[in-house]
Amino acid sequence: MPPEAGTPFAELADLTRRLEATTKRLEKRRLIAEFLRRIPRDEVAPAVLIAIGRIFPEADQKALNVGWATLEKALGPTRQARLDARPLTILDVQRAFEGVAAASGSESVRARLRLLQSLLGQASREEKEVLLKSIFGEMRIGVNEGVMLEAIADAAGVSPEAVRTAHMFLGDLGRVAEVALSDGAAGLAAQSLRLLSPVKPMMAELGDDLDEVLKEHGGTTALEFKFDGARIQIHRRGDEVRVFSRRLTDVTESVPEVVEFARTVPAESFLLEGEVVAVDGLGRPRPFQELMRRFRRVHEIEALRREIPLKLYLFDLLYLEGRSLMSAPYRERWAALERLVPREVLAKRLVTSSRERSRRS
DNA sequence: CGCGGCTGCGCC
DNA sequence: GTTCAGG
DNA sequence: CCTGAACGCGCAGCCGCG
Repeated sequence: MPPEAGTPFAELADLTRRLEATTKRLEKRRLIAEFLRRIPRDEVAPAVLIAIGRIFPEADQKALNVGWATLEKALGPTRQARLDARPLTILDVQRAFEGVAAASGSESVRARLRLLQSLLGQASREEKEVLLKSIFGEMRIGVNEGVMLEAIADAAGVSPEAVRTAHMFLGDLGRVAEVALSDGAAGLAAQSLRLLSPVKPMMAELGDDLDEVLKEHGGTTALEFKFDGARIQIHRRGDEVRVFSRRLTDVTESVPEVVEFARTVPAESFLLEGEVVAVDGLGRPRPFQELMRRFRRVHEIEALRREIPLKLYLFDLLYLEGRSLMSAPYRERWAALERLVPREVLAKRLVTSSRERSRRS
């Protein structure tokens, strides 16, 4: 028997074609689950990511730095079909992407181009199409995190809930799939909050009116102002502080005042959630785009810090001194937060029951 | 060597 | 983040 | 009822030109 060369990328391409061909959710799940079960374990993660149009996991700060213009050049004047008889494999593709992402500094544009040309040069027409869609993050095959998550559960014979929870902590569906298939429910259950690594945030849901919300929450609910800012999570362990955006990007360097604040919090380790807002000299809120000028900045942070100060509002505490509060009731987390930080950083807030909707708490 | 342009990317 | 269409 | 898809703007970094 010849040495195992790995699953041809063409098979993954074929899977995406079949996923696109059906609109049935259950059918998609079945197709993906079968595929994941059948391929070698080390191909599971890249296959999952590529199928949902991601090159790298969300919690991974790597990026391809490739878009339309570069791809167009890489596709170039129709390159000749590959001479090599060996088919492109899933792992080949993963390695190529890693190489592209690793390119930086001068000549990096050319390096990326070369790698892409080589990759696309080895790809058949169908494979090219999948590669392009994956690079743009737009697979359009009706499979996104949701369906993939359920498919992973199917493949591993575990509950979608278990997969979802592990995903929250890992921020990497590929890795989640790997764990699920290798170690099943126990492996997933072993995943927990890792301080200094980003956690997938819980999202707010829209309600039509307050009465509906109250009903949903059993008569009492908590209200917060909604700021036109950016949601962040603040991790601290000892002297180390990391700040992540909603999409799990590390923005620590851009928000020194948040880091400074975190160091003043009287605890050794914690995970806070909040919103940063751009303000003017008088502390009045500025438009969102002003905030953006701060957010992705790497140079002259100190200068801009004076021009556009940030104001921090906290609304949740997920971890404190070695203990995860994620399964604790909101009421309890809020109480712990109130004890931990000064009142000024708490988003002014109304705890409301029934008709007392305008009374401040 | 500096500056403007192009390209990619991330937030609401 | 919000809205919309489609299953 | 749910999920997937669509929508725009400013900054950073490299490239290329003068």
